[in-house]
Amino acid sequence: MPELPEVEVTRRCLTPVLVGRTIASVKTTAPSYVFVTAPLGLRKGLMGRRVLRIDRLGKYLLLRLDDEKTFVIHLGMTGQLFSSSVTSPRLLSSTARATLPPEDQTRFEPDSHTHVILGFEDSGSDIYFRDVRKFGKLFLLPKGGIHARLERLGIDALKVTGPHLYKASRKRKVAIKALLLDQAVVSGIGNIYADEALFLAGVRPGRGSSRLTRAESERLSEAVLSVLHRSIETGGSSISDYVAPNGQDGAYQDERHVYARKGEPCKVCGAVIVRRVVAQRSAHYCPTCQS
DNA sequence: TCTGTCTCCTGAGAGC
DNA sequence: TGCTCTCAGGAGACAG
Repeated sequence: MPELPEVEVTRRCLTPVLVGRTIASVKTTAPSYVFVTAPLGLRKGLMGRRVLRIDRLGKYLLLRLDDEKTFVIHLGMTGQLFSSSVTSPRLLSSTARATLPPEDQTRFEPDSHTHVILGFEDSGSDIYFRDVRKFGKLFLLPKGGIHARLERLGIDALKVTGPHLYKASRKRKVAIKALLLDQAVVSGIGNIYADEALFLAGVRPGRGSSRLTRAESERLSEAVLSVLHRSIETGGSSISDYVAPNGQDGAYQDERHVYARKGEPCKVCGAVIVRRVVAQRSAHYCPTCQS
């Protein structure tokens, strides 16, 4: 599930292979949940455009085009953005992964989940957007336009501070984890990094936001920065479907302390990691290290 | 205004 | 073996 680190890694990988190229063809699937801008409008808007640069806003990728429009991509839960030349078992079903030998897990062929295929004037590799569960979002921003989805985003998670978290938590009655997941407060944090940051800060996910002290807010902001930077360094987390545009898996999943480790021993104290539901999301924590 | 719930979607895995 | 059910989760819509 792509969160800020995975989106940032995707941005860094895509920049050298996409910037400066002119889109010569756009293929899409039929209208569906992923197309905020209808497929026809997307095809018309992208055709013939050159990509000037790629920015990131929270979990959104922003492809800046030469006509001053912006192609906005959100990877949702299972979104994958990659070059047509890559090979990765993560682009296959689990059955194919389990049954096919590695040498037969050859180059990916677009399937029904491949919602956009960008071809280029230079005849180099195509770029695919694939999303099995269709929780991703694709839309085109007109010149100077601001979409409500982007406008409501809070401070980027890589810029979060203790005072910001402390101030935001004063007027809220929700659990601290729900606050971290609220993109209007901090943009870019999802379930994995919320759990990991709360572990490093020693705060339980279900704790009421308003009970966070200044010192804990400071520790939490430092923990958020620490886990996000470390995840970017290691290429993100490839727990389920995430794969970088170059076909590489991330490695941060090997460094997790709590997320999806229910029943396993805490790496610090040995206590059993607990799972409970907070804000309708699974939350994992160590009952000894976090209070 | 804030909070909680429902909804969208589909593959994986558990249970029978 | 095959069917059914549950779960996973980002974020918008909606109700209270």
